[in-house]
Amino acid sequence: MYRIGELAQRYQVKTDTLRFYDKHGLLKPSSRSESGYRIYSEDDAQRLRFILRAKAIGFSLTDISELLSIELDKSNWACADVKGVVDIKLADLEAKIAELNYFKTSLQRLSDACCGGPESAEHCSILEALESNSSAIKCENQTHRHDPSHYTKNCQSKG
Amino acid sequence: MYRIGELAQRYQVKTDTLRFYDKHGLLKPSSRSESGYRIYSEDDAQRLRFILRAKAIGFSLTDISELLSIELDKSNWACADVKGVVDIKLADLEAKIAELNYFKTSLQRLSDACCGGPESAEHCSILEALESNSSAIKCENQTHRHDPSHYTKNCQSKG
DNA sequence: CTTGACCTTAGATTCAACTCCAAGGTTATA
DNA sequence: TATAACCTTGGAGTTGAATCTAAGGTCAAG
Ligand SMILES: [Zn+2]
Ligand SMILES: [Zn+2]
Ligand SMILES: [Zn+2]
Ligand SMILES: [Zn+2]
Repeated sequence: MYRIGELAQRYQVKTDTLRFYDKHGLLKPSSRSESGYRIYSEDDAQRLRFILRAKAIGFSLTDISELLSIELDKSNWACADVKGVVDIKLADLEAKIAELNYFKTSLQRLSDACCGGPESAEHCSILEALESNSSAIKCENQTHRHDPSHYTKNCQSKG
Repeated sequence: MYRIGELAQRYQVKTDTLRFYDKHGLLKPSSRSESGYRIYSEDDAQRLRFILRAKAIGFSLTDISELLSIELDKSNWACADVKGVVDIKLADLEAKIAELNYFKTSLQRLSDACCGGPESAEHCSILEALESNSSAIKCENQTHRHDPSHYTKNCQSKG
């Protein structure tokens, strides 16, 4: 039996977080002391471990609520239900990663075209790319010539 | 010269969004009509295009403010400043992608171990992984045997 | 009997980037 | 002149996951 502060310290979370989980139904302490203090049992601690593990894997608290409700009543759920939660998450994640990779490629192209030196940004290829409609990026060493050691290899090859 | 609705329609944004950009200093219309309507010039439209392009590449509005203030006063900034903004974003993005890939791997391992069938979740390997402390995932076809066509190749190989 | 560490609650705040609302003013058309 | 389609403003709401605050109750030690 733990009080909130003990459980928090044991699992490296804030007491605020445990109160938040209580309020939102993820983890209600199984009892209260006479004076109203939350008292967490070993089962509660196990449930907290479940929550923290699921969080570490990338589930949202909403997902975790769903998993916990299945967990509490396993025999009335099928593998399909559980795997469904995971697979939806996986698909979201893949979409998110694809989007970020797209951003990354775009930014990488911008970065490669800029010398990054102390020269005036008047002809900076990054700003020019953002000003213009075209998706082509002009390498700076055409418009804005200086020590080629500044440029990354990607861009040097064109100059 | 465009009124807010025209500009919004031309660039497929909501009028609310343009008002938001005005309020937050990203895009202030260069004039107002007598009755107080926002009037956007061609330069304003160009600035909006800059904002939208930067957004599409993955910059936050805060980043964009910074880029715009450089853009407005290019000669007093260096390529290093501009490239700095891009490279910081790139580093953030890489960290984020790495984190999401870690989540993805974890979820993929969970998903692979579960049959996803209509069988009771009582011995579902996903739930078991979340209950247990170990990071190892037991494939279901050891505890919970049924039509092996359910399993993915990753998991079948162990059964 | 008081200090200090702990606990309680409801409710406000944070971040981003909008999005929506109410209540009212303007303008073009029928 | 009325109707609809615009526009204005300030301010509230959204999502997620906390984090923080204020005002107060509890408990063990000295
Ligand atoms: Zn340069
Ligand atoms: Zn540059
Ligand atoms: Zn199964
Ligand atoms: Zn399963």
